[in-house]
Amino acid sequence: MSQYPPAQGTPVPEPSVRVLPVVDGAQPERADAARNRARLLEAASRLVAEHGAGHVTMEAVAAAASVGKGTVFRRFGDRAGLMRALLDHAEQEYQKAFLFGPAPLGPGAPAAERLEAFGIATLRHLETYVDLYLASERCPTRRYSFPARAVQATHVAALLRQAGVTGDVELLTQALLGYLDAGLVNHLRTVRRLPAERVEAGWKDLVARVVREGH
Amino acid sequence: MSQYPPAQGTPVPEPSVRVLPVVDGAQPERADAARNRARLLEAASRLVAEHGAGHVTMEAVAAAASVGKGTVFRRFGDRAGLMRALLDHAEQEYQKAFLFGPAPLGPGAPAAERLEAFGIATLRHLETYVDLYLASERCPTRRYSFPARAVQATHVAALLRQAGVTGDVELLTQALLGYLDAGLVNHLRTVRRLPAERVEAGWKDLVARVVREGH
DNA sequence: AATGAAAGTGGACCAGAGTCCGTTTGACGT
DNA sequence: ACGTCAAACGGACTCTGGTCCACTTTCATT
Repeated sequence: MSQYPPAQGTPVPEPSVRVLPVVDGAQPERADAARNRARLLEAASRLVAEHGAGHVTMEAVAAAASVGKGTVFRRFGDRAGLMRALLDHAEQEYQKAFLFGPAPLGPGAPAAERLEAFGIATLRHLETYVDLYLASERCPTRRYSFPARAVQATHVAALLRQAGVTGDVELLTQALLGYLDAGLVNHLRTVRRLPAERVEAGWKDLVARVVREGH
Repeated sequence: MSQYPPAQGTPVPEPSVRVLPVVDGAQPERADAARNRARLLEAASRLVAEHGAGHVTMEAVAAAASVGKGTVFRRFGDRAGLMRALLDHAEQEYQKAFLFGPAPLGPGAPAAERLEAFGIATLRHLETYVDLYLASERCPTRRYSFPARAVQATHVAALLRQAGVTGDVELLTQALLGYLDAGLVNHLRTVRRLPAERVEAGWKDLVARVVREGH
């Protein structure tokens, strides 16, 4: 078994260059810090691939990286932070795709179509990374305040407005994103055994209903 | 401070007589077991009222009830189970209201109106019990498989069908329930500081869009 | 009332997340 | 090269959820 994100080229995400917000006015990391971050991400990624995100302990990651446990927490804050760091690279690709990629996902297509495509892309992205998302959501309430979620929300809200939707766009956005929640999708796919196509069709239907004209 | 569920009459929920499913073919509890369950619920309820659901440890509950820690887990399975038990009484009232209560929440009103009322009732119910719901959702994936959720889902699906909605009613149900998720509502109300009226209006809007005719 | 087995009990125990703090190290000015 | 010190380190420690199991209690039966 290899790295977790099944990508080949770049083995491990860097200190992160976010697609949208984040003004990192921080000075560069010290050499040992950078080295340990890399080691940790590599080790974590390998362990997650081997045992699944849910069965990897922080201690194990530290040991596999030949680093003290304290260092793991210093670098990533907490378990969820480490998991998010593992997602970072894939998430940036995903964000790039819907922000700047080719239509209909990226700019160029009518808003309603982009919205459809956005959901499908998200569902497929989740298909690969659900367990990582679930593991990165341990925090009960902060699930909704992450940068990644903010990017999604901004995007969906913009598309809704472009599509001429009137009403409380912000709340409609939350409703739509609710359907793309990792926990829900996981439940539908894993517990309820719904085929991916059906869940995707469900998204298209939902979007159609929300966007439909006659405000 | 008094009991957690701000009700007056019945101080503490009983072994539970579920409104909907659950075929409890179990024999009655032994006397000591029943006594300890009552003690535990009383203690838990008091501690939650004092410190908030998030700051109550299982050990503390056991101690406050003068009972061994093992007993707490034997009675309620885990932390989430205990929290659910605390919710039991209020949840049954809430279920009774939308299943059998007066219109427009209960039977009698047109389905679309009932659906609106259902959301409002749920949001108000959450208003009082969010922290308990959040605490009872620790389990990452099982959030969607609880009896209470199943009752809600069945109800919403039935109303959608009655309202003449065509399409994948099951998935639309999940989408609608997503808007009523404790975590989301908590975020909207607490972090984003949206007034309850706005969140309620958002529900009405969402329902209108989903139910709107011309399938 | 005695009895035996099923149900229940409680606290020692374990595992894993997260904190603390004394020690080490690397970047930088001299 | 060397001194300085903020940053980084690592592992012992704490805290809490959850398990285990030797012992006790209940209660149906006799």
